[in-house]
Amino acid sequence: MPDPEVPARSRFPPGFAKISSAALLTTGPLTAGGDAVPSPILRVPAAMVRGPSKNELIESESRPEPTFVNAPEPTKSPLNVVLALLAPTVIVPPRWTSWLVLPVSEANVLSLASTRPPSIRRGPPPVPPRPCASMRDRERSTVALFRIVPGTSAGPTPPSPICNVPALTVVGPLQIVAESIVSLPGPVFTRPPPAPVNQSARQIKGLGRPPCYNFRSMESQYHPRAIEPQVQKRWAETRAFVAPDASPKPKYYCVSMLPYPSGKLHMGHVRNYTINDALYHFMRMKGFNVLMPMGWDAFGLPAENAAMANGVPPGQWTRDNIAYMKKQCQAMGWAIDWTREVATCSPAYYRWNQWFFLRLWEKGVIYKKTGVVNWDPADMTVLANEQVIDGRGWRTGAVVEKREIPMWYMRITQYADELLDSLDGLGWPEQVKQMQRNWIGRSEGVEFTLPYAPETAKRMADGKAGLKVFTTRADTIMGITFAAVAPEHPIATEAAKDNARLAVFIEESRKGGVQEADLATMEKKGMPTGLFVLHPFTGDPVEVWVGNYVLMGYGEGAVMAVPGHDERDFAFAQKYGLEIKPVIDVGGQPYSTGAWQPWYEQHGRNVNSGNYNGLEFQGATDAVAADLTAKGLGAKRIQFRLRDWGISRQRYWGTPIPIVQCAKCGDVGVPDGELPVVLPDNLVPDGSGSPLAKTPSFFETRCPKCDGPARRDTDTMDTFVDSSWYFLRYTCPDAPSMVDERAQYWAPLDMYIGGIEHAILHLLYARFWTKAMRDLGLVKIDEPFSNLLTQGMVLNHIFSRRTDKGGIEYFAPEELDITSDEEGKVQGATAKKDGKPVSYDGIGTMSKSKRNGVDPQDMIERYGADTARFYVMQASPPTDTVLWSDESVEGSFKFLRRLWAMVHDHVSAGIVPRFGSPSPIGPPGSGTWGGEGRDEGLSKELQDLRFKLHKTIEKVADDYGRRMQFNTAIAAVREMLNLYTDLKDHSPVARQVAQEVLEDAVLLLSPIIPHAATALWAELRPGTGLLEQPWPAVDASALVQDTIQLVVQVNGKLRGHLDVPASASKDQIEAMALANDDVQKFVNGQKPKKVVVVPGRLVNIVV
RNA sequence: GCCGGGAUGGCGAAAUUGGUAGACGCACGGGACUCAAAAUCCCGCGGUGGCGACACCAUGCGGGUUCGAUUCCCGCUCCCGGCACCA
Repeated sequence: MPDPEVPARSRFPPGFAKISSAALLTTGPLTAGGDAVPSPILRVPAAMVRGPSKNELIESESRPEPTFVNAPEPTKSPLNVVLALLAPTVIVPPRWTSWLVLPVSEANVLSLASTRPPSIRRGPPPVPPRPCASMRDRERSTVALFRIVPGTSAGPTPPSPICNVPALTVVGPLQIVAESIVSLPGPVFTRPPPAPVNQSARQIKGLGRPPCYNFRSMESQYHPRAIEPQVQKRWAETRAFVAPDASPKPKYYCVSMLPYPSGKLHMGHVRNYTINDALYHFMRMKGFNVLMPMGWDAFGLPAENAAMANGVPPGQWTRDNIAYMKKQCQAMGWAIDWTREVATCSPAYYRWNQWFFLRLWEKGVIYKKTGVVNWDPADMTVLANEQVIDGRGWRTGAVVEKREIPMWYMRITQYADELLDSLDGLGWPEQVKQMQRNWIGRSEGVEFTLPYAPETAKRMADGKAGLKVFTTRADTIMGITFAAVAPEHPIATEAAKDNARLAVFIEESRKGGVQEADLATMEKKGMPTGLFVLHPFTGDPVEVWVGNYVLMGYGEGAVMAVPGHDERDFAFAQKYGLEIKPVIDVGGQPYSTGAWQPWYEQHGRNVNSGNYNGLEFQGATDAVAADLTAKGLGAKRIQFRLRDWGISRQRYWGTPIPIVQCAKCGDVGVPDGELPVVLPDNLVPDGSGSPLAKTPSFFETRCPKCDGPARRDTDTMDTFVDSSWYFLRYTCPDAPSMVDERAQYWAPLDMYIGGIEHAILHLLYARFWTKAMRDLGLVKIDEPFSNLLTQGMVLNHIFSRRTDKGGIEYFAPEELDITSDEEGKVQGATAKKDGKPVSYDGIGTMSKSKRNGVDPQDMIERYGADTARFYVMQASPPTDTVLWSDESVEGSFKFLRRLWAMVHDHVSAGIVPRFGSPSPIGPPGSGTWGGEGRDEGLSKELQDLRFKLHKTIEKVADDYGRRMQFNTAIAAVREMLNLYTDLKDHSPVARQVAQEVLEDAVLLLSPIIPHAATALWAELRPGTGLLEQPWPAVDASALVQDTIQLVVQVNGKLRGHLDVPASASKDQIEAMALANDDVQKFVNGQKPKKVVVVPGRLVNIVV
């Protein structure tokens, strides 16, 4: 009891004011005058932070040193003190001196906490506080005082243990100095009286603190920093997520697209792997043997770029990144089976790329031909499309050229039909299947030859009869007025020999990169060659043009042009004054050669087409094809848009192609026994061509066939090769073959999760690769991914600036001062480093190269992994594209804290058997666990709560398992818990329902917040483990309803509600609706024209 | 340019098969508690009009189908993803 005689101020240094609630805790020894010892463990509830008021400080720099009653020697104190500020918004301005006042018990356990000490109160003496139970019999309180020494410089991260604590804003570095241990008469702080049993949970919550603390059974506050490492340690010790390769349970194999180890995780990863993790836990609870592995897509361009920038070899950079990101993954608590980790840059992995390459080469599925690449003439090197900005090299600013070089190709087109057909059976999003269909682009058309005119034939002398073209509009063949060829086409080359202007044009056309988007949007230019081919039917001469938009290597590098019915040909013909000849009549719609109209392209009836007049599309096409065949000039053909997959890269950081080039024997495969061809991992590229080609120790070798001197292929494989089968290697990462029987157990994937940006290339290559493996007898599956979830992109703002050279430099948002208009739209920015303006490039995917990724580390450190996981899952559905924002993270943390408090409140009063269905797992010897009560006899309130609970269990299961929409699952649980906290009933049976509600709520949320759920479950069901729990069962008896509410509309507008018996017939409902007052007001005596009754939903009365 | 997707309060979003538009949150405003704050709790929160009961308007824009449209159809605008060497 405080001594009323002692003035409040006498106990504390004068001018103390509360800064914030905080907690203090300890493990290490307290040393006076030194920093408090950092500790990750927090076990104490909110205490006080006290300090002089701001005003006083301004008035007076120096304060009198406090004096204390019975202050012992601090150095002799046996106390272990750890300090942690918990309140999210403690602000300690520079130049303040603040104090932490901590009550401590003699037993070396910090106890107690709480509200305001009576001593600080002004005015009349306070009502004597009730002492805390644990201190009631003590006459004196021991208090530890810590002084927070203010710093002088401002900065967000103080060099003190406090920086490890969530959401502490400290202005200026902090130093914590243990000041004194004092003994005060009576309890220093009080706690509120225990809540009466009939008080609602929300009211209890309203007091801002649990009614009683019992540190031995449960912490009163949510401390993710303490819980998460403990839980993770436990998982690691018990190998909780290591999946057996055989099990009586059905298998469930779920994989996320493996990350590129760019340095740090970003929010897209957090989203991706948290979705996967939630699914992991859900399916495990549903009784499956679940496997969730992880690996690293460790080859690729960024490692080379980093090497160039920092001089660190790609291998080292990559391994360092992997180590860091793996730690982050572990801190996120994802249920990854790390025993199966695969890094694609390890020889043990990529040797199978090489081995498989050789098998496909033997089968003719891999072949060599020339391909077009971006060439930087300044660096004399091949550029990736990403490295070409506006037609120039990103480092040199030099205008990029197209160049043809020999490359290895995979004959994916051989599988085109199967890749198209087997899409139908896949459990993939329809949009992705559609994109793949369009990409494969099967089209039926006619391939034919436009014979060379006699003059041209003489000049060409290439042994060919003419110009081969393909068309899907053979019906318009009579509308051909010219032909166009690529600049590299032999006809163009021939014509340029005596045409200087044409030669210049062809040279000009080489400029610029090879990206389709650029080619499709550039200005279409052309030039006549003066050479002619003949129309296959009329024999009329048709002039051959060179078009910069026609690409060699796509088809035959030549197209027929029908400007009358093709928009691009029309525009080209108009530009160069070429003839436009309409030959199709679309339902009599007008035709004018002056302006393009959309219907010119539609199918219709042939006119102006000689023999084909009057025929419709199909008939005309058939007739044209038949006539061409008769003349030996062509035939119908199926054409695919899909092109063979070029896998050669003139880069260093990739799988070496296992080929030796021998002057005598040509290309020779490296014998299996010599695999892998190991990539030297200590080279540093300089941007001028592949380092491998400059490293004789790598490329100098002997021919395996003739043993003569030979040179290795210094190209490496496309990284899509690595990612085409890694998911099979996970199943058997140590197998002495490419895959073994374990792959047969796990494959195919039951769920594959990754970004929508991979909808076409990666997914198509992996499908192709799987089929190729199947055809070599390595796997038995036709398709790798039975189900697919395509995650939406996480976007962020992009800022860039041109470098002096003409290259491009990207800026991370935190490196900039950004200006926005009133609506919050970004207007511009300046770089912090030099104050110069930076241009805003809009919004785009988070990526390393654009430097706009957001590292989750800060969020994990402030709030813990569960909050980060919860936040990304509750914000939006997985498939939605999201613009990054962390505005409402705080709200997610608060929810977890609230959930913690709810369970704490309940557990503090003692756990009870849950209501309803018997617990499948109970603590040892608890026969009564589970109760046998049913809904009979429950109050309306409890019935409603149980109805809601069991509806929620159903909904959440549906959301997790079928819809994969986690935000609505979380919302449903929150709704249910809101109902729970409003509960007025606190009878014993209500406590049983509460037990049921809290247990199930923890189970429902456990896939998303597994750490917190583990800790909460341990409180609710001591002695049992969360991971062993099955998904909660739905109690059908809780879902029985006798009345249902219908919506009543008049003329489609909501006019009222109607409670009807669940068994009511349509007629009864109609009669009740018509009798309804709200309805009568609007029906206004008119006779209803029609009454629509939708059972279980609504009644609509039409008047 | 072509292919796929998206647009709903100040913000993230919900409405699952054409059936109550805005669940659940964030932010904000008001209140309780406090000397004061933090934390916590309670109330309010699309717009317009009205003291109010309530009425009307409202899901990017313009049309249409329907008893009823965020949802289906037609035509646009803007944004995002992919376009074969970023991964």
